[in-house]
Amino acid sequence: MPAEIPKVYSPETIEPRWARYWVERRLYRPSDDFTRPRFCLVIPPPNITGSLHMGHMLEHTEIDIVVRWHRMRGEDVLWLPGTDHASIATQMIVERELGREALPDLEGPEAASIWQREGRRRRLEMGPEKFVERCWRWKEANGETIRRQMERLGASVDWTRERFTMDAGYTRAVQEVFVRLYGEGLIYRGQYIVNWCPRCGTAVSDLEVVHEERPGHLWTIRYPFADGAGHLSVATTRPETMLGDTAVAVNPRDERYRGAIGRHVVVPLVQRAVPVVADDFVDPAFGTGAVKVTPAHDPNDFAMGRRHGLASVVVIDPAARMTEAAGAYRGLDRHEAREAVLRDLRAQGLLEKTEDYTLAVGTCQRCKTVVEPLLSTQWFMKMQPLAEPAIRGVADGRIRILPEPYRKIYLNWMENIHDWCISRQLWWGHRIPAWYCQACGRLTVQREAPSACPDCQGALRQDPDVLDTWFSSALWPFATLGWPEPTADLRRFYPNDLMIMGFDILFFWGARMIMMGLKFMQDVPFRELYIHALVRDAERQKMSKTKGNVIDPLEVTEKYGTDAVRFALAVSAAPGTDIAFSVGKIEANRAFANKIWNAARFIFLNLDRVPGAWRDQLAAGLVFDQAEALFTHHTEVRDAHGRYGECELAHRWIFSRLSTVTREMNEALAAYRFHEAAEIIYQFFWHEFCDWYLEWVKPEIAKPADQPTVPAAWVNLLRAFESALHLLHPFMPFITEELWHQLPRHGGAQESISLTPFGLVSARLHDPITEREFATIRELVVAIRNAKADIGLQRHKPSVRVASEDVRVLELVRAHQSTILRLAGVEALSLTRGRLSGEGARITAHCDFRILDEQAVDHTAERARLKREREKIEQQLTILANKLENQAFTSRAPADVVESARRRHGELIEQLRKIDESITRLGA
RNA sequence: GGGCGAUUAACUCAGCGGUAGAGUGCUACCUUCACACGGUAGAAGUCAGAGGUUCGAAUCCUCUAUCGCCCA
Repeated sequence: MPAEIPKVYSPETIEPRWARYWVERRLYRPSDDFTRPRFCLVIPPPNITGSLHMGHMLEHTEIDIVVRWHRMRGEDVLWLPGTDHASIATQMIVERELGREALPDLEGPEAASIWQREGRRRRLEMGPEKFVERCWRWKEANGETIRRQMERLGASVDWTRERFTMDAGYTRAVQEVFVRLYGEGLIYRGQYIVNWCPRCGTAVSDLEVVHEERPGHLWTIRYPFADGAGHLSVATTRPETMLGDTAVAVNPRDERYRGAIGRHVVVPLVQRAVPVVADDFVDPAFGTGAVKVTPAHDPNDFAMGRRHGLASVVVIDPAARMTEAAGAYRGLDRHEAREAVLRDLRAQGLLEKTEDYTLAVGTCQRCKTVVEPLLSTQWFMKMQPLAEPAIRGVADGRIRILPEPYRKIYLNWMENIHDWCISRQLWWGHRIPAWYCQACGRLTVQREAPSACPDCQGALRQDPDVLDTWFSSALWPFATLGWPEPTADLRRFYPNDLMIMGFDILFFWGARMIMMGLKFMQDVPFRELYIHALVRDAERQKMSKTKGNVIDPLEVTEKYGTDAVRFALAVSAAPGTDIAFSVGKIEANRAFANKIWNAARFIFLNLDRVPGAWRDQLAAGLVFDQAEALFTHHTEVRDAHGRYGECELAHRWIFSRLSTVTREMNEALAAYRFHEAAEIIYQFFWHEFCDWYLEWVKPEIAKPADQPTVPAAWVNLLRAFESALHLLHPFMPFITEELWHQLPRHGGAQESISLTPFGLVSARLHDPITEREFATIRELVVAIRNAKADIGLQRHKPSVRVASEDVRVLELVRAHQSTILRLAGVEALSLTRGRLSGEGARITAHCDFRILDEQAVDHTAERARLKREREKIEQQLTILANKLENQAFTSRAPADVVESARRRHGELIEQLRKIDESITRLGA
């Protein structure tokens, strides 16, 4: 068996096995015991459009850490998985697929957009029914991919409760919400300016428009007065919309135009006489101070049009082509129309000025096309009445948004909210439950499709549009639990305890979930909302396929192991800071996994050599099924004779440290300081457990088995190791599961480490005296190694004289003599009461020592070394002395701070004295 | 235009009133029987700049510079 443990950890042989095991055994289904404390969290449902990227992996890693941690603390945990139908994105992808099928041989950079166009044509050809069927097929295939990926990443979700935003029950919830909100007047239909994406062929919400600064022009155009006396110059960035102008506006306080108000000007090219109106909205400093007003193609102009009762002339159609109303320009694309308009204005001498101008254009988040503000009839949701409770919920702390800065951002957005356009001119999604009578035009909104018009029995036609995907996502925390049915799950798991999501969807989703939760469940959807970081590349650039800097989670997971990637993410995940991620970081953490593996390898190799009887005894003491099995007293780590083992100090120390580490990790995780928790266990495992504890107790472990009962050292070692595995488990579930199963144990134990307690070591084992004693020895060992390296004796084993005025220190050193010899690489120790000074004498906080190897001492080098050290000490001493001489400091600073400064000062004086003595001895 | 944040070792970042930290990288030595994905030791920082508060500032405040992000 020992020979079978490979020297290098190979995650690929281990991880897929446990991933399957966890799913097949349904380990992460909460129990039906309502009395147990529960912890519930729903997944931010990934889109069915793609596969999981690094951002998902970070999100799932953070959630899984929290969830495993809670589970190991004895709570009944539900992490509910699922996916989102992503209406617009899925429709585009399926269209592209259709195009690809039609034109399979296409290649090159243009291919995608040609496929898109062709796919769209084919969609219109096949009709909604068949197209939606195709989308379902896509969902089945891709949902499965996402599921497999999550399984591979070790996400401890309850697959039996998996949901999809378009499954039957969920769709019912969506209809219910729509009908109720409509009934309350919170959903309305009307004609307003919306953001229209000509390429996607649908309205989109304000949030889906990305503002971009682009270089453009500001054109000044002359509008002649209708009475023939002169002209008004107006500035615009969009001359083509002038064809739809129905007014020119100026600021009422603008002296320059006072006389113009109420007169009429003629819109060039279309020769329409329009009034000059006065409106506060106009900024006198912009352009000429006079602006054209196009109510049908600009949101601000639309508002102005309402204020002044202006007509709306639609000159651009949904395909971004000029309409009949554009006269001679009809049929032109909006960009072509601009050129034509400018050309004609120039020809007529009406183009006064062309300036370079940077303008903010709205682009479609999905396809980057410039969005067209378009007058259109759509469905909207009234937001203010819903936002108010959602603001209160966060302001009064019923929901905590973390890290803190995001709370402010949320409140700021909520306070400036505007109505939400919820209808989309798409086919894939939740059909709006509204019917129009083809005879009398009556609108019916209800849950079930009506058979005929309630008024006139006329034939009905359902609204062809679907709802914005985020409308349904907003219901996720309760619709996934069975709402509107009063299910047991809903009673038990709402409100959720936590939501973890990225900042990019805080408004899209987080804010709306809070509004809907409060509206329909009369309670917040979750108690805490933690916003995680963005995963960037090593140069802090956003990862994107076009830049080619993406790290594919599946690829690195296969290559380095899930645990390594998870740990690399966790240790980088400081709240509020984006992560500069790199393969290098993953490699570093693969090394950590390998370190854990090899620590285990050492233990198991030696364990294999002990008598079977010992192993049985160990197994009996190593089953921790219940929280009561915690180590609470040092007596538990003694052997049958009440001894701790020869390395008592090390054993006591490691348990003391474990108790502290457990506490610190709990504190860090409670505050979502993943990086800190990861850092703590990393430092502990590598630099305390491996570097010091294992090294210290090695001889005890390797000792021949000459007694019938297992020595305490073995019990301690395995308990300490197992405790460390438990603490590591939420971060590295795979390797810990594997090693935990290899520990000696009797049958009937738990199925998985993930179902055992997180901390096995009680806080009562914290032992400051032991830690101080251990530190004294460790300092001496390090100082001796240091001195050896300093004088080039790394490869030798010199003798060392140790001196102290403190008998207890000498006793401590004597008691651990053999350990010091071994760890410091020393032949022999001699102990003296008192102090050492002169040539080669060195100082630690608690004792002096000297390497007894006369030939090795190079006097010149030694003098140089001493002088360097003297300088360092003197520097510190000066700072400290100044401080202590300062009356203000000694009187105002806290007593313990002053005290420690005094102590430190004394130590430094003493060290300086010794160094000076040594230098004197060496001669000038 | 409004708001928010960042600037700490060569790189990536922690720390956020009391003696400057980690990982990676770098240097030297070491294949010692868990691990070279390793061990031991080392070098490396006017904590962006200028003021201020304080006994004491990387940490709190103000301004400046540079770089981000969000909203309009």
